[in-house]
Amino acid sequence: MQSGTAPPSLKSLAAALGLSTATVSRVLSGQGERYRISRVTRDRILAQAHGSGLVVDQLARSLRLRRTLTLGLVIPDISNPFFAQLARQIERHARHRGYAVFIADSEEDAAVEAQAVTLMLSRQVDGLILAPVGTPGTGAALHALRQRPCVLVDRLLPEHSLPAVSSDHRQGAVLAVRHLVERGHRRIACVQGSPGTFANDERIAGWRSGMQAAALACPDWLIRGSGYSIEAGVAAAHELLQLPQRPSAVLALGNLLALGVLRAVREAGVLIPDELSLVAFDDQLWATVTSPPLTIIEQPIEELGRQVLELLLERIAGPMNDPPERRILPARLIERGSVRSLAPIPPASCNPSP
Amino acid sequence: MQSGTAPPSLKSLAAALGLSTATVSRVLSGQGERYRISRVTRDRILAQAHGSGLVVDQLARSLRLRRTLTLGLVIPDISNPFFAQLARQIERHARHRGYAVFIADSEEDAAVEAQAVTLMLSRQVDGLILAPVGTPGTGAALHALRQRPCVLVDRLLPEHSLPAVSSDHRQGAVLAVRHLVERGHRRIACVQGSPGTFANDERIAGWRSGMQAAALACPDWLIRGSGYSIEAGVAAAHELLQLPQRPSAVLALGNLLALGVLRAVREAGVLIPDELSLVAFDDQLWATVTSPPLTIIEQPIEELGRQVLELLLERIAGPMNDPPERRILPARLIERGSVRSLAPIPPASCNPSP
DNA sequence: GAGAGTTGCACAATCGATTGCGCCCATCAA
DNA sequence: TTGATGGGCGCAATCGATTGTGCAACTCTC
Repeated sequence: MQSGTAPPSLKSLAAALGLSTATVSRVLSGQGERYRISRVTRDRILAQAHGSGLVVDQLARSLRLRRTLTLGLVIPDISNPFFAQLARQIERHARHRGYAVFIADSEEDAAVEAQAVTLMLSRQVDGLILAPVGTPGTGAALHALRQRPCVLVDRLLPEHSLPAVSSDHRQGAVLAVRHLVERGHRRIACVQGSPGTFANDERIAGWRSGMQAAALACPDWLIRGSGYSIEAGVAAAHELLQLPQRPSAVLALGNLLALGVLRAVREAGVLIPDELSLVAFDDQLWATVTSPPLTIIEQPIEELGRQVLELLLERIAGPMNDPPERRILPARLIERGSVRSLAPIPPASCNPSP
Repeated sequence: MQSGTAPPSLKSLAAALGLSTATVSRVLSGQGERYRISRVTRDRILAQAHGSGLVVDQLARSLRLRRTLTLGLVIPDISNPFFAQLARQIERHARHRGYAVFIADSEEDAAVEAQAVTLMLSRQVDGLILAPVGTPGTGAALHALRQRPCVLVDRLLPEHSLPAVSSDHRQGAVLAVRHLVERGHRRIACVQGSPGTFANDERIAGWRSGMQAAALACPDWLIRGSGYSIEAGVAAAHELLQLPQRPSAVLALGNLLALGVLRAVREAGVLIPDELSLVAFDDQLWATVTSPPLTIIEQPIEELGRQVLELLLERIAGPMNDPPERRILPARLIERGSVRSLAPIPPASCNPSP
């Protein structure tokens, strides 16, 4: 409190008390008992520490301990609600465990991603959570791979064997297609994000799988779009609307794509769900106030965040040579108003919990 | 490259080259010329550094230099699109300047905020950007204030004289009210966020000011709501809809509140804009796909992010005793479809650029 | 009252990079 | 040969905290 101009440090506190930094350090780190520091001394130190508002320099501490209590999180787009919510969960859990989190936005650019990872590694983060840029074969993860614990989230990299957590993109798409098929839809189109991306390709695979399970054809011309942006969604939807054999339903593989589809549909004067049904990935706050409210595939974001952090901390604590664990969490269909029934609904269950 | 198990460090590189760490350090930090290191040696060092993928330990560097090239950002809710976009801008600009950014979510809780700030200060961030929790009189900023450069964004703290950047909340509200008044609305209600919060109160003040400029009464019962959540928006809107003298227009002071209003209105079977007009703060991607598309007050998020970072870096570079600068950026009204004209529009301009 | 055991704390090396100071060697003039 | 000059680089202290080791002083015990 009265330290005045001197920055409060462990050293200054020791001097003020006529003790050595060693003793102060041991008491402040809770090792007082182990080192048999007398209760009197302990109390004096703790009192002075609280009184002076001492905050020990984690920099020096980290240097010595080779442990920073700091994590890195690199995601492709913070302003994408899915990643924003994910980041929120991860940061929250990390904070509760005493970790601070560097967050960086890779802008879906491999070079930026590599730069961000390097920036974090140079600051000696204890571990890294990566939602890698879509384009495969990027080298960013390679550095992280060998140097620090690293866990992937949402998007896996097939070429690297890293621990990862994601939702079951494929099953989510299957769910959506089944829902549509059960309501009589036969020509179901896809508005995709970035082809080559794990999540996207898995969802496409799920779509195919769902279509084939219903003995429906799934020609490539039913798949449109490239990139997770509203504009891309608009363009893809316009293409689909102009097909001679217009699909009766669209599956949008991302929330921004869904917005694009909605915009295109409005521009074309097409009514949802009367003339076109829509199911979209990712639940969003606004999905209940569009007209109509959107039927969506919801990813368990909170659980994703919790588990990816847990997995990372395990890797940090334990030996690195464990086989990389992959956790796939189930997605869920939430029915609202954007799907029209073209036929009586068969008795099959439409949303089994796996 | 061949360092094998030894972590690549400045020291190991020096050993491999038969040089001292001093020389290597000077070359790698670009001081080779100043210290007259021969070109041959310089090239050897740089070649080896690139070859081995050396990343110098910023921890040790920061300890010595008393400078971490690290910033802290604390916002009330990362998943709120406004803050997510703001964080994105700030992080992007910081990265371009070589800074890494800790981001924390204070959950609109003063205790969490204080914890997050302490976590960052202990890690010796060079500076802090704070969108402080609404409740006034919290002490979090007090610590930061005296210890490190700190700049506020979006929400100012009247009781502390800290540099700050925000949009002109008051003028934004005036803009909205004027727009509504010009279209014949006389009873214009407010769905507010957290009373006592700077942004909220400024917007309320703007609403009053706009109403009074049009010689309209602004009784307190036209102001509803507490808290920036969808649920709060729903509740406030329901209250307004049940008033004996129902307002003809609502001004929602936040994007989540707007969603709440939309939901409540839908539940009540009220049509926008036919039976109720709506203007909301913050532009959002989904604001164009609601029915109807929302007329909104847009804050210059990109510019906010750019300027707050710039201001912080100025404080870091320069002396701290400059008078705290405040930059207020103009807001803008974007007309879409959620306002009904009750009267012929007078010739007055409705969206002057200040 | 001397040796054994215990209590309570300090010394100093260490983490990895930075930097003021100064040493060594080569060259050149006298 | 000697002294002066300057180029090229190393020594060692430093940033602030951690921790193995060791050393006083104090308490027991016979």
